[in-house]
Amino acid sequence: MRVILHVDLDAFFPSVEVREHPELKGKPVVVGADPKEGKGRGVVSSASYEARKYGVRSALPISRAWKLCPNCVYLRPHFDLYIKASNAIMKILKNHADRFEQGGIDEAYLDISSRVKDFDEAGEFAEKLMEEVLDKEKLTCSIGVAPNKMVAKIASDYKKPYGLTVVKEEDVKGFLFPLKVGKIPGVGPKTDRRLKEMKIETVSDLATLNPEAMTRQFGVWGAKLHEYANGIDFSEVVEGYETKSIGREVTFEHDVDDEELILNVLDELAEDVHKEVIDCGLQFKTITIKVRYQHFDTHTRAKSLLFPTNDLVILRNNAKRLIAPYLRRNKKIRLIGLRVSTFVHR
DNA sequence: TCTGGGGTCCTAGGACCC
DNA sequence: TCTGGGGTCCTAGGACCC
Repeated sequence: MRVILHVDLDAFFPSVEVREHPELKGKPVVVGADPKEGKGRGVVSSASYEARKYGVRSALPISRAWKLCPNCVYLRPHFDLYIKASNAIMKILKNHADRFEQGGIDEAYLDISSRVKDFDEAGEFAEKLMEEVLDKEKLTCSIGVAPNKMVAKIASDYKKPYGLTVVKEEDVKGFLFPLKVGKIPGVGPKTDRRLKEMKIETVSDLATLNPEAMTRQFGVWGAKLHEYANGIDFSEVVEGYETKSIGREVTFEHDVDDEELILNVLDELAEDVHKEVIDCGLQFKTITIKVRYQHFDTHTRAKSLLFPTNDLVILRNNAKRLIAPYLRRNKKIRLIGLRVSTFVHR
């Protein structure tokens, strides 16, 4: 039998900020874009639990956060700090797993099957892990323990912050069934709405449905979803990770139609992307540009080269060629982006 | 009402090849 | 006038995650 842990750091960005600036302890802290007295453009990256009491949460427009909580402490993200803290914690976690998979800056899966004899022991194991992280890095995390990754992930979110949720094999359905379908990883706002139209609200509604109905509506993904709802997930905790794409994008302070300005910013994006490509020792074959107009209609255009390269001039010139048809359309531009992919590792 | 920036994965049509 | 089947690559768009 497998025993999988999902470790999720609590309000990670604000928690690191509070750790570095103890005078913030107990205050509502919001990490994200500059609110500019309610006129800022951008969103909340992460809010402390104190800030969440005001309704401020991740992905909320920063202007709305400002209206909900003008007295919150608003901070710009310090990614260098978060990456450092994350690396230190991941190193601790990795030491306690047969297999370890990082699932983002603030979460990881651990396969600990060989290290415990049952789920009771796994619970104690997880508790010690939470204490070790708090002791060594002064940050709290929540852990879900389950027979697979999907259930472990849902479980880690079940009691937060500093919560531990153990779901034994025989309790999986009892745990999942009362939950809203939106709790299943991969079910976002769109799928949630479509499911609601089908009168599917809870995981049990989904689980007890005819799987063919799901396949008809959602294809392969529908069949997978039906399995998830029944607590089935055979995916493994995998260590290896290869970068698939590297990109940069910027949203302008104000929507723009100044061609020269746009091309200058595109050049800067190209330089940034190029630098990271070189740092990673990669060569790319595909170049993709992205344009978002003022009302949010978004387009991408891609070009695959005949040979892989890491040349800045080639990147810059292709980016320019790709974006050209989107300029001078009497539509102001909100965002431009540049991404490279199809890597050859050298 | 307003919607960041870093990504991954999937789908679907068309080109092309055998 | 009617035109298979399988595979791969390319491109564009969309959903989702942190």
